Amino acid sequence: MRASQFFIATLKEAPSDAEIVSHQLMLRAGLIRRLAGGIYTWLPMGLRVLRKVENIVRQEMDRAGAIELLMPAVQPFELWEESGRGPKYGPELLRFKDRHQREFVIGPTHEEVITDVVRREIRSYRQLPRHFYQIQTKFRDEIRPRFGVMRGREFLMKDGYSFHASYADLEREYRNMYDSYSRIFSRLGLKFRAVAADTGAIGGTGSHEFHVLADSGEDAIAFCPASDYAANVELAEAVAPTKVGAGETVKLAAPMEKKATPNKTKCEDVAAFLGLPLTQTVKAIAVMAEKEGGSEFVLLLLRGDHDLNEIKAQKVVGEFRFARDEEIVDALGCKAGYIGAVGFNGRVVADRSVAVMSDCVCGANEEGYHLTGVNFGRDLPQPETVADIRNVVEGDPSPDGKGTLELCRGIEVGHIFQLRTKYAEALKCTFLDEQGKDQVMEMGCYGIGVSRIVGAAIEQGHDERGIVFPAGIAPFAVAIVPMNYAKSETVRAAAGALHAELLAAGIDAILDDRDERPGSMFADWELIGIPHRVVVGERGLLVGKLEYKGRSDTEATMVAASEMTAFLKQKLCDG
RNA sequence: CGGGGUGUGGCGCAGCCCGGUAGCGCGCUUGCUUUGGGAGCAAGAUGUCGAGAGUUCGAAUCCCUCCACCCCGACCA
Repeated sequence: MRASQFFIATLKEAPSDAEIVSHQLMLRAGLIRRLAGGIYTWLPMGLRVLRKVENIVRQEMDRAGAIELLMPAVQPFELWEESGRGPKYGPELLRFKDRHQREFVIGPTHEEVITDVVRREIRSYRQLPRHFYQIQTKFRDEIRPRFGVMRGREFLMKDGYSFHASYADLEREYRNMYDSYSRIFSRLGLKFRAVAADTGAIGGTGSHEFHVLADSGEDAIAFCPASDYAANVELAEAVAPTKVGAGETVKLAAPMEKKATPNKTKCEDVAAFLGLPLTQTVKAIAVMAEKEGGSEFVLLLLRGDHDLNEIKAQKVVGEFRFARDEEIVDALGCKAGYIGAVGFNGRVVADRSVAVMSDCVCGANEEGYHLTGVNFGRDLPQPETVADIRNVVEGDPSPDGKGTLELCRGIEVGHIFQLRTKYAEALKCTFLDEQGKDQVMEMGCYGIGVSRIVGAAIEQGHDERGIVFPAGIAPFAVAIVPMNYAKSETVRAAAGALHAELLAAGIDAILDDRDERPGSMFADWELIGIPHRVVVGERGLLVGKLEYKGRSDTEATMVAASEMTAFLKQKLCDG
């Protein structure tokens, strides 16, 4: 490829609406352009990257025994009614009507469609197991698309679905996918981690997420350095404290007292104001839980230094939303910031760590006042429900009993589920077993966010000059940068010869024949993140040499022109 | 959807408080020079100031409505 025939659309300054590095760099390097919120055009340079990711994913899926097919993006809504997922998916599902007033959706995922295919095509245990996958554009009408391609509404995804005659066989395939995914992310050159995950809206039982480790990641991961335990914080269990007070709160059974705490609404402020440790405060979070025929006001109690885990809480109290100010005043006679469970006679759910506290500090249900020396069983009844409803924090004991947890951040790029019979049952996807008996198929599903990987790779690989792509997914492997291309015939000839030689050797090289100034050519290729650069200049050619520099190298090295192809081949193998 | 913010040539911004000829840098076009780290000189082109309504002799600037986008929260690959 010659630069003059390609399309290079680099920008000196990043558009101001891009927040995180990967988004800014993708815009600046001319990989993508925004069309509408969360919807992007992949410019030729970006498309090359996307295709390289896609091909690695495809190769490994094929190698793992999955079979590629392509399903429609547009799906009849009836299928979603049949699976029962239509209402649950909600407004994220983009729905529309065709000219005959028939309802359709643009597929956010394809469990329904694939199950429909399989239920029509597969009848016998002899045809199982089967694993189908596709690499296709999805649409999810995200509430808040952001971070460019990392959370777009339209995005490219690899989604695979496996069908089995038995759970044991599903487990086998699940492990197979776990290994394949690990291989894929290794080949992509990413630092990643597989973590146990919540199953979310897709449903099912076993589930692992694959996260690219990056500080800008939207997910928090808890892991134990002393064991192989790793889980999404959404799921990671905060184990019940074994000792009363967990070594931090001392049992004093002090009398309950009301203290004026003007304008101190946050636990941090109250603790500092009263000169007490934050771990002695209890925060009360008011929620409205869905109940038949209306909603119920519920107080969730957490230790002051802990955060609510809404997913865990949802499993205890059911679907809920945060209570509005007027609802709080209605139930407790006081506005948020000074509320507490003392004197409240509705439903109270306490976190496990709260249940073992004594002499707590909590809101007095009176504006400007908090209570100290509050004790369960004396000042208020023991909480009706004690459960794990908080996020784990650094230093919590690992749920596997081997050491303590640490936290890091990640970008979810893959997710594997054991769906079991959830969809197969709803859509009556059955087969005849060896006894000729009708059985519901066991199902697994496996997703990879192909377009998101591009963003994640850049989050992980960049410096002050631009993108540092892993060798496997860079748009070009080598950039040939000639000096004074327009005027120097020797340079032109040498650069052309090297270009031809590299192409013949199967190396994806681009020749920068734009006759730009050297500085802007260097800047462009560094911004775009090409791993290898060869400068062809008259000075070097006089002694038969070319200059090589890797994207992360600090110094360039001179290589004999005749050796350059072999030299690069070696570099590409190492990379 | 709740809270916060921003919309001015392709990109980055100033101008807005205090109404009076729409500006700067980069980029773009042409010419000459230059050619190993985003060149220099000269000459140019490019704007419904997000949209609509209003106040006013006069609106980018003040008022109202709407739209788009960004950030923080609940969703997910």
